[in-house]
Amino acid sequence: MPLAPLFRPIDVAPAYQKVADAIEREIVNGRIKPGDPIGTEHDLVRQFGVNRSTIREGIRVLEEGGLISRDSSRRLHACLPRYTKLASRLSRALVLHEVTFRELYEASMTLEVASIEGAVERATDENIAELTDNLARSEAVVGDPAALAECDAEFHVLVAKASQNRVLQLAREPAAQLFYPTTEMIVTGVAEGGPRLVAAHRHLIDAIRRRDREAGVLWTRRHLQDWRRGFEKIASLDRSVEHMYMEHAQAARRR
Amino acid sequence: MPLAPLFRPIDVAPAYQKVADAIEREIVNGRIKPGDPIGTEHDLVRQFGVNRSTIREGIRVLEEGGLISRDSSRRLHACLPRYTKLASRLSRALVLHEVTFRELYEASMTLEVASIEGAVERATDENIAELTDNLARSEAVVGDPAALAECDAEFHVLVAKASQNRVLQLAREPAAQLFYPTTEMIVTGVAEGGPRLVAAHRHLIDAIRRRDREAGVLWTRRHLQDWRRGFEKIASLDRSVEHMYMEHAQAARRR
DNA sequence: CCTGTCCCTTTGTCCGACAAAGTTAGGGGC
DNA sequence: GCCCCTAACTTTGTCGGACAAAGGGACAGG
Repeated sequence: MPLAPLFRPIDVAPAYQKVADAIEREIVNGRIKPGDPIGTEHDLVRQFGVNRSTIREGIRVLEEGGLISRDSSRRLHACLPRYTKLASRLSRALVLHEVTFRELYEASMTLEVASIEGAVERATDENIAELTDNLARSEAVVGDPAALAECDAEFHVLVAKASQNRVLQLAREPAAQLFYPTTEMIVTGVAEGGPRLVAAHRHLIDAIRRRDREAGVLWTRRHLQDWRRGFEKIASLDRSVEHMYMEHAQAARRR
Repeated sequence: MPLAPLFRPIDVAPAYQKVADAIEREIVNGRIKPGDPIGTEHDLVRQFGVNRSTIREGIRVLEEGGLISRDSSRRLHACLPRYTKLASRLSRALVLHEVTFRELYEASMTLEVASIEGAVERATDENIAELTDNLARSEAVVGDPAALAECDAEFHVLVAKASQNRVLQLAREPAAQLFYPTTEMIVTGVAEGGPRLVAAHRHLIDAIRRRDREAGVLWTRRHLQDWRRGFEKIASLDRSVEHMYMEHAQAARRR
């Protein structure tokens, strides 16, 4: 028979962790608002009564977590965690877990269809203007796989943004980041890939403008199926996401 | 006319960042596999030729990113980033961006429906056994809102796991973490909430077992609509996610 | 075989220091 | 009076060394 729990586990955390937690609490509680200065390391040394090295370790934790950052003059301030930075970490996790392209494809089918549905319903004129601008730029670089892949990635970010649903925006991001490098490979390897991609985007913008949900869903499906067919010409869907994509994500994160 | 690019931009990053990047590269390249030891801080001091304080700052970065961790004896080793830890970061970001429950609801509707579709198609006997076990435990605590909310969260994690799609599993996690605390509030505030929740789970397991996609989707929708109706009895869907949920996520992260 | 002890390693923390880069204040030129 | 330039001052990034506490391992004794 197990003993009755007489003692709670005591909280034994290193000082740098406690520093990080204390600052994090103030930020998530809203007492420190995004943009507010945190103070210099020396200030924190005085406030917490620990050594500067300890403070600095705590700062690294918060920095990596995206809760604080340093401005141009390297002063600390609280900030709103950027989705893309966090998403790139998730992408990295997906790579390390060796997810397959089939999983990626299936999940993206769901997420992108949901995005377009939201966009069709709620896109603003400004959203549509951004998408139209993106389309124009895509048409200009239809012969340049790398640039076109970048435009494609941006297009789908803009569609998600137009859905006005930030949860969805965030949920699709990790998968989208893994998608992006393959798009370049596909457009390079499949001659008709570029024009088909741009045509799909044109239909999608049209669907959003006309608030035509059916058309939006249809063209999103086609767009993704095109990607899949292109992909199958150069690799197998059941292959795991290679480390090469990691490099992409890393480079993007540092930009 | 711009000059021909004679020089590459030089990489000016703090040493601790370079240390972190170097180790990260080795891990994502697979030269260091999950579980492999990284070596002691002193080893790294020797290898990188920088001060231990610098090494330690780099280690904090990697630790926070989930790429390395310390075992029971505090020795460093590479590890597979845990979805839930990263997802809690995203949840926190969503809170700080003040997303509304409407966004949460809409995104979850998409993600949970996709999960059940995958589960209906591909759940293994083991998945079903886990779900059945969860159901039994839920029935035992139907009168305890906190315990029931925890079971509910686990149930949906198990459904996502049964979908055999890790991308989906990860995509739904941030939203699900924000869902969880509200479930407790709803079950507390709405008398018939608990039994309805358990009944829905029973139907979902049944649908998975019979490979009945329609039923699975139907009951997932009902389940979420129940949540929504319950939620509207205690708050407005357009309210932003409050900081209170943050505390939940924080506590969960530290567990 | 279990246990207590000693020793070595490793981590967490601290102190003090210095160069480089950014900031601020004051002085000189117009 | 206003603007530019330079000289302090501040802050960050890094370094060297130091020490207590906790873990792990070897080893003797029950």
